[in-house]
Amino acid sequence: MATFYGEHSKLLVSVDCIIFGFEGGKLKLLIGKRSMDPGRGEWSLYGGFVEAEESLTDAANRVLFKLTGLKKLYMKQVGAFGAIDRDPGERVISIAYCALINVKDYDDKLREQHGLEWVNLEDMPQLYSDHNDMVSKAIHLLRRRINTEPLSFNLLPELFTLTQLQHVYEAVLGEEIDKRNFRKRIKQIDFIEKTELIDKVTSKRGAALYRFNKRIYAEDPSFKL
Amino acid sequence: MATFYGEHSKLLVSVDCIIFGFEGGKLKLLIGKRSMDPGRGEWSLYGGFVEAEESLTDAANRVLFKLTGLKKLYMKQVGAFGAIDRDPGERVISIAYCALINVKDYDDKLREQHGLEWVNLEDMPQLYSDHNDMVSKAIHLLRRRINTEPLSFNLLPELFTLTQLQHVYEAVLGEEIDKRNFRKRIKQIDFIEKTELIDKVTSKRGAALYRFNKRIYAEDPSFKL
DNA sequence: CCAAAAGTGTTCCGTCTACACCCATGG
DNA sequence: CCATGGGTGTAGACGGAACACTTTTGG
Repeated sequence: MATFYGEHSKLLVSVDCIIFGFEGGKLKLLIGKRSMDPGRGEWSLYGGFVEAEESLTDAANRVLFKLTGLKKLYMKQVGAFGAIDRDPGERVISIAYCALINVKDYDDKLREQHGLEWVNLEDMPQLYSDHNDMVSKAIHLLRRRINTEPLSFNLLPELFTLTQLQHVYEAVLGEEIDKRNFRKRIKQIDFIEKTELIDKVTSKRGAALYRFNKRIYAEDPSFKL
Repeated sequence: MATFYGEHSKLLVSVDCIIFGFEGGKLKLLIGKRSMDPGRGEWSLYGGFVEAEESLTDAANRVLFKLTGLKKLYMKQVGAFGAIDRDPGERVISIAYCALINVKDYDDKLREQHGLEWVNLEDMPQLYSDHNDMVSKAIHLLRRRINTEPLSFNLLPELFTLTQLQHVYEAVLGEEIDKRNFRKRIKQIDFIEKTELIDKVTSKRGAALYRFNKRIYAEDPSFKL
């Protein structure tokens, strides 16, 4: 490839992944302790460098696949972080990506293998470099968008109960929601589909299982919870 | 500086600036024709490369200052664009920044000097590389935020009439707004302050001039128009 | 005197909120 | 039989949308 812009600096570019899961009614984040210098032993998001022959999203997907074994997971760019000394090792521009996964789909061996932990968002420790900023920007993103984009389903199994869905909203928004009002609003949303199936795990009476219908959503992707 | 991460690719990183102005009731964008290869002569956003010793925001401010002569203008990151072949010249990661300026503050000589034009958003031509995507992402950002962040004042002189302010909202949102309802809502917002001054330029009767009061805003930065 | 923009309230309707009780079942 | 979570409706408050006429003054 020609070097049209040869006189300019080239910089290290990385992607950092903010991986949210949902379990026990809490939002959780997958983080690990850094295994290299500088910052060895500090809590950190998991990241990777962007190589010359891959796009930013490819790099983010590569890192996420390595960590979770999952392709095609829900992922959004959070933003670029570029302070000069943000990384104590070397000058690195980092693009933060946020992913939402269903903890049940996740192979726990991979977690151990990479030395990762699920931590409650409330108990977030101090993280390496500017990773706390990335996390807080990601949460703001989720809060702003959860009412107009179908984010929440990515944190749940394919079949879920309305109570589970409500708990996701409560965890993301950080506030309690009235059960009756919540269900009233859900009923108006066509792409949240009631199935004939009943979940008997979490309650004795049994709760109806629902499903996110992608096709119906695709026909009319506007909603407001 | 030590090279902790030496084995990884280094990439060109640029910032591209989406500069919005407001004039004649329309949102306008400042763009120019590329003066270098590849893409010489194509319409393009104005950008610059990020050098080793400057942060992303420093780079964006540097480019914006060069173009507008203005420091401290309103600027937001739109996002990072990183497809492999997004720039036909060479692999470049680009971070898009959106700036809002008051056209009256802007020195038109600088515009001519850089060969820039104000174009109506509605008549946007095809732009170089993925710059059209950047612009459309920036507009979505403005639309989402104009009701909860004090963006609009950046597009107006320090003193403005309510009709002008309404036109800004209409241009950004792309829809007409009822004058009485708009003014009712404005009255509830403490940091939009009526002055004693009267503008006689746009009307024979004269219109009251208003001002955005930063101090009052800082005390309570939550509002909803 | 008239064209042109500024300014001003009320009513209606739909949406959001608050709120409490019965149901089904496993243990 | 009782503890546990599932499921349901209504009334009142509030906020947003629709809507038309009077005022001022420069030309």
